[in-house]
Amino acid sequence: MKAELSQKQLGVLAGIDEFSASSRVNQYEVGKHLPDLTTVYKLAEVLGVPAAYFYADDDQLAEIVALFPKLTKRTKSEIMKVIISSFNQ
Amino acid sequence: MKAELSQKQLGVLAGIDEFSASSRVNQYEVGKHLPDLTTVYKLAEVLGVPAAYFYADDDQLAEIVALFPKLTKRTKSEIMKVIISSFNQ
DNA sequence: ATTAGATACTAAGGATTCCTTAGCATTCAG
DNA sequence: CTGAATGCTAAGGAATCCTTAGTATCTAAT
Repeated sequence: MKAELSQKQLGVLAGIDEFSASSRVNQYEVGKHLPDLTTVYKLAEVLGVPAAYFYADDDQLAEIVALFPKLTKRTKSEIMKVIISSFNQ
Repeated sequence: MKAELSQKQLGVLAGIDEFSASSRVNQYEVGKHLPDLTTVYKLAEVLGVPAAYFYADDDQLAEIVALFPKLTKRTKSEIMKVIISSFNQ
């Protein structure tokens, strides 16, 4: 079971033309260029994380953001409850 | 107590030259242009939210991200615990 | 060992987007 | 009424990205 994705494959899945996908995704990964917003959202969708994940520098926040889509409504509500009650102390 | 911030003031606080701050921030607010990454992080800092907040489309996620910097370590840990245990069910 | 294909990566310039400047309209305090 | 502040926009120069072409490395199959 191979779960790896080449740079080109990732780009193509995100809707980038197959002839520039490899180059562009590589330029993003090595930090040469930044993707436009539309591409950011598509890459996030392919990778199964919210786009916000790419901008979450704090490790703990990044983890929460990454896992968020996999949480049930119940768990999300529970998190909100934890936050709210922490302010009411 | 006036807590409002003009577009120009916001830009200047984010380090934009005073002569272009008004125009640039307005262009960002009306969606004409997008700020570069550096400016995104500076604007986030001025507004007191993580940069990820700007990319959190889901309302509940956006709220969690926005409040995150105001949480205590204890509350952050509690959130992680809620998430982890939801996966162990 | 050699080949063919996939992969990671890069330079360069055309294409695109942003930033700066100049300016207009409106509001509001003095 | 006036001057300053604010929100907003057009246009072009400035900056960044996207596309193309290409190199180098690795691996699997011959």
